[in-house]
Order: sequence, then C-alpha cells, then structure tokens
Amino acid sequence: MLKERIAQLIAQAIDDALDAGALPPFDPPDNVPVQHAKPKFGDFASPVAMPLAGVAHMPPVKIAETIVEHLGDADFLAEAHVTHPGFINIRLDTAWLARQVEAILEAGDQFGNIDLAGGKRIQVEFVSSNPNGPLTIGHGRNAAIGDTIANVLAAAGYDVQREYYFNDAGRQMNLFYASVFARYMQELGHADVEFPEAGYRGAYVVDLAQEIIDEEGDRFAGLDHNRAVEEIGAIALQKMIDLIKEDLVFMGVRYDRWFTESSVYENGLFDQVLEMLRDKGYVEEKEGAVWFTSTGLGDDKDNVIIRSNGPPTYFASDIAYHYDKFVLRGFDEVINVWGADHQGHVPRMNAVMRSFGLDPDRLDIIIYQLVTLKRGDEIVRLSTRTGDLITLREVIEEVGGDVVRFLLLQRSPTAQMDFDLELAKDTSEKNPVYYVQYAHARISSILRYAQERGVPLFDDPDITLLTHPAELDLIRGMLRLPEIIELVSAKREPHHLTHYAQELATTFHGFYKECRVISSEPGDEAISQARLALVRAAKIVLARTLTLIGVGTPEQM
RNA sequence: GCCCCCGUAGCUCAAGCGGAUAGAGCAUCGGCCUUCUAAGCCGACGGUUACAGGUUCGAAUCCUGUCGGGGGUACCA
Repeated sequence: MLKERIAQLIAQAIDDALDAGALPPFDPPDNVPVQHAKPKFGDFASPVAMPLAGVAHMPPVKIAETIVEHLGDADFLAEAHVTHPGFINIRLDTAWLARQVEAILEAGDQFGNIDLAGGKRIQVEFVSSNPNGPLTIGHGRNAAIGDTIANVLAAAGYDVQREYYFNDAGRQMNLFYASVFARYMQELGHADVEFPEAGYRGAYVVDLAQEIIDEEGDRFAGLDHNRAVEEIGAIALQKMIDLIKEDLVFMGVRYDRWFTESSVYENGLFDQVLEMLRDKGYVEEKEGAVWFTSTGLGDDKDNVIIRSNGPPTYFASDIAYHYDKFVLRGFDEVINVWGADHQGHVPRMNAVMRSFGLDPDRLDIIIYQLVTLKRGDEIVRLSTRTGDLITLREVIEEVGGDVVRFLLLQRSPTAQMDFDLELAKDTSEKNPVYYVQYAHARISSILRYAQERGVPLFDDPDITLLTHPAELDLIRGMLRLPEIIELVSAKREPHHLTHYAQELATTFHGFYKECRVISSEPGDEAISQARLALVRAAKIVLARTLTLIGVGTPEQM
C-alpha cells in the first residue's frame, strides 16, 4: 500500500541520517505516521519530526529537513518539502499516478484486496435475534454492520464465515409459544383463555395464530394445554425462522451457517463444557443455583448458569456456543455484533474466554448503539414484546433496501442514531446512496455511448496523457480503496466505507464536469482512449465499493 | 449509586497513532444544460467541538470534575 511505502521510505531516511551522523543519536520511532495532506501541501504528510524534537534536541523543521535530505528515490515520489512547524510533505509523481489506471484495470474486481490476515479464519456472528418476531430497524443496523464487515474482512485476506445464532430455547421462547397459543384459542372464539402476563402482544402474533388456524385448523384446541403449546410452538418457531431468513434476504444478507441454541443441549455439548468448567474449578453451587465464578476471571460478578428451578440461562448456552466456535471449530478470531442493550454481557464473555485458557482478544464484540425509529417528530417504539412495531421489512418496502442499508452504515457504531422514515423517504431523490449509484450509472452511460458510436477500444492507450487535475484527483481517490479496506478491517467500523463512496462519487462527478471523455473533435482520439481507460477503472472501484457496502451497482438510473 | 457509549454548523453526522485554517450531506441563498444522464457541477451562509480545569511543542481526540442524552447493572435475552 502506498502509505506504507511512504512510511518505509521515511523510516529508511531516518536510519540513514542517523548512520551518517546527520542527526544526534536517538531510537528511531517504531512506526512513522503518514497522513493524507490537504492539496496545497501535497498528497501525503508526515509529522514524524515533531515528537523527535525533544529526544534529538533539534528544532523539528531542522529534523524534517535532514530527513528529506536523506530520502531515497522511489518511482511514485515527485517531491518532498518541509513546512512549518515541521511537516514533511510528499507530492506524488503524476506520470506514476496515471500508470496506476493500468494496475486497477489489471486487478479488475479484485482491486482493493490486501493481505492483512494471511487467510486467518474468522467468524462474524451477527443479527442473531430471537426467533419470536420479525426483524426491526435495530436488527437492520446489526445486519448492515455485520455483513459489511464480513465483506471487507474477506477483501483484507481473512477466511470469513458468516453465522446466525437462533436462540430457540429458553424462557422467552416458551413465553412466545404460550402467547401464540393464547391468540390461537382467542381467534377460535375461546375468549376466556388467559393471555400470559408479559406475553408477546404484537399484532403479528395474532396473524401468526390465524395462519396456523388456516393451515392446521382447530386440532390443537382439544389437546392437553402443555402439549398444545409445545406443538403450536414448534410450528410458530419454524414460521419465525423462515420469516427472519426472508427478512435477511430483503436486507441483501447471506449466511454460511445457521446455528441453533437448542443444539448445544441436544448434542450434549453443554453438559460436556459444564463438566470441564467444573473440573477447572469455575463452577460453584450456591443458593440452589449453579454459578459460573467469573469474579476470579476479571468479571465484577458471578453469573448464574443453571437456575435454582432447573432451566439453564441464556448465558449457559453461550458458554457452550463459544466453546464450539473456538475449540471445536478452531476459529482464529470471532466477531460478535451486539446491540448496546447487550453490553453488560461483554465482561462475562471475556471471563468465559479466560476459563477456556484463550486470549479474550480473539473475541471481538462490536457494540453498536441503538436506533430510534422516527416518523417526523414521533418516535416509533420497537419493543417486540409489547405492542406495535414497524418491521424492518416494512421500512425497506417504504424507503428501499439500498437506502436503508446505506443510511444505517453512515454512522459509526458508537453513535446513537435516529432513523427518520419521513426524512429517508423525503430525501430519497437526493439520497447519498443514489448520488453514488448515479456516478456508477453515468460511467456505464459513457461506456454505452462509446459502444453505440462505434468508438474502438485501444488495447494500449497512452495513459500518460492523463494530466488534468480532475483526472489525477480521480486516480488519487481510487487508490484510497485499499487503505479504506485496511481501516475498516482494523477498526471494524464500516461507516468509513460509505463516506469513502461519497467522496469518490464527488470526485468522479467533478471529473465528468471537467473532462469530456468521448470527444468528437478531430485529434482527440488519444485522450479519449486514455479517459476511457480511466473511466473503466473508476467503474471498477465504484462497483467494488458499492458491493462491499452491499448495495446495487445500477447501469442506469 | 456503580459501569459502558455519546454530546461537534439550524438538522443528521465525519474527523485513521494527539498534528497544519475542524469537514460532508440536508436545509437556506446565488450562479451553471447546443455535445457522454442537471439524481449533476460551482459559489455563499453557517462553529466558544456541552461546560470547567489539567497534560502536551500541539487537544474535538488523552486525564479529572460538572451538566445533558442513550444503554447496562436480574436465577430476562
């Protein structure tokens, strides 16, 4: 990557200057900071000299100048100069820049790939909502973050697996089943059937009950209550799983594996892991319950694994599940994408990792802040358990899948965000996602136009004709994609990608305004050919970016 | 009470390891279509980075405190 090459060049210059005695002896910095510079300063800048002023007992400008004097040659380097208070500014060689178009065309849809991980196996587990209701906008944010991170990690050289964990066991599910059964009976006219306290009151439960009546009739009404709840529950569960899988298709998300919580109880894994923890001394019985003694493992409290009245907690299966991920399946690293309402769960998962004798850093839990769905000033409540909710699918149908996905990815995971339906629909016309897609469509249009006009495509256009500032800016922009992929991979913050997409689109629109590609002027054939190559490269980079974000790459709008 | 995230332009939000004059979009106002898509381009307006201290050559960024918003703190998930 370009930035790294510049950092290396400067690091080498510091070493050489030290060897030559041009700088007083000091330990060279471990890594040389290099940043993009404002255009008036050049392409890149490094403030490396400034913190050295103290150790070298020299003014930073003087240090920077000495470093520049010892800077070696590089094909990309045109000029390096020092500005106050001690920045080293680097300007790229424009002919080198122009030649990068060929490199992009050659890489094709692989452009942007980097090798950050050398094929390390990583799992991204995301959404994993309980199968007791449709997905909401909050799950949408989870899906967008998880899927895009998975896309980017794959581009960064990880072997990525996407997984969904269905919490199909436990108390909440039983409550859900009982709620469906109650609605089922009520819909059949048994008004006297009691609805569970704190049951699932959403209208979709009534629809679900009605659907079961349509398909199965009233045959559960005569059964023993527990058996009826169990049988209806099984049907309801399957329907909810199917519903969620469909919702995810609407979001454009694809999974490699669906994992069920119930499986760790059925195949004995839970018992096995519990036994192992008992042997290691991390399990204790007190107050009639079975506890995980995480206090000794960095957590500030112990946690119940098996309740005093018998059933295991959600945490119990999570222990077994993570054992499965790390020990049985051997992932090098696992990412869990969780809403802020699960943040309290993080310390105990770290304790679980330690209890397995594993480095907690191998488990990266991304906590994203909650989404408030709004319609204008009105807040739309999203509780699955109590009342009305607007589903993710309804939001997608209302404002469009690409819009939902892009908007959800525009904010950093740490930012609380409002999703205003009115605004999302209102601004649909000039939505940022359309702005970016429009750039892609414009390129497609140029290429179509060239074809219709019978413009031949040269195999070997003279790419060095690309010297216009707008042309070079476009190339500079395209070369940033690998950096963005590195940034998103390292920080697990996908919003950098949507911001980059907008910037690249802006740069393209600027180029489009400034530079005519298919020229009818005689003598313009050569520049037209060079620009056609540039435009084809831009299409590759825009398409790659949009695909990583998970939105469409339209040929026309 | 304690723990986590956040507070930046009228609104929604950016700002890679602490770096140069804090940036976009929307909104408002003013320009630009005889040629590849005007869903576009150019310009203007807009800031005590919640507040008060501190560390540093340098702070939106790090530390302490105050205020405000969200989340957690269950034998819920």
